[in-house]
Amino acid sequence: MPKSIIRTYSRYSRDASGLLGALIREARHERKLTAQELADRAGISRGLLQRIEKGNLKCEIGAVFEVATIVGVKLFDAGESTLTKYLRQTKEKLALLPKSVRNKSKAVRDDF
Amino acid sequence: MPKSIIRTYSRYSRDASGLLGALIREARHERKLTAQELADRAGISRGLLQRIEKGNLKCEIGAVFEVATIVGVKLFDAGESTLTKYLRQTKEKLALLPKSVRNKSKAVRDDF
DNA sequence: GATTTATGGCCTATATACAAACCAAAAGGA
DNA sequence: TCCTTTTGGTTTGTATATAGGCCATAAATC
Repeated sequence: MPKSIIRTYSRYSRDASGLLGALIREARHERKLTAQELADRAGISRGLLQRIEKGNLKCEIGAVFEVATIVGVKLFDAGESTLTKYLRQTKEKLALLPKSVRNKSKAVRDDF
Repeated sequence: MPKSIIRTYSRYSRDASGLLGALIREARHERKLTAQELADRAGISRGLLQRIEKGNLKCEIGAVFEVATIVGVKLFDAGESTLTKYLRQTKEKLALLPKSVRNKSKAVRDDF
């Protein structure tokens, strides 16, 4: 039972989401698509697209990625081929790493 | 009323989300954080973090971005300073652009 | 080996994101 | 100007994502 999910977001997250929404809106305008048309293509409602373009952080990431893909906003600044390749490499790398993490030293690095 | 929200996602979206989740998991291991610790820091439940690391597309983008920020996975392959700068530039650019889009030609570009 | 911890997978209740339908105002083309 | 279309902001009903448990298994330290 979600007690009251009042979530606080960092400035970076807010900026990132706002930027992504702005990029999507810009790309939609460049492609001469109306909000309704893009929403239909993505299989979402026009209201959800509006919230995405406004950088609302409570939208599901699948809808955001889908819209971004349709209008050509690339995530991670990488093409699909390199993306899938990187994904494979990362999963292979993860397979070799220990599956669980244990705190050897209680000190936690916060220097980032 | 959401009739039955059976959403279909493109391969690119699925790969992107899977990659992001894998990167988050990798970064969490590098920082020697347990899933519970990272979830606490992000203010989310451990179950949600598991779904994020698995690349589940139905998670809210705010939680994903927050976790990524905490473990140091940069979105858009850009630092915070350049990101905010780009965001400002984009919004300024949008302010100059027409606010609505109208189909001058019914033809829609699909070549991407 | 034993012990401790991390992880993954359930389950239930509830907050909420979503779709769909509105309406008003703004913007673009006539 | 008028007319059309797009956009923004509601409201409402409902599907569902989430938190918070629990438990079994895996993994790490002893």
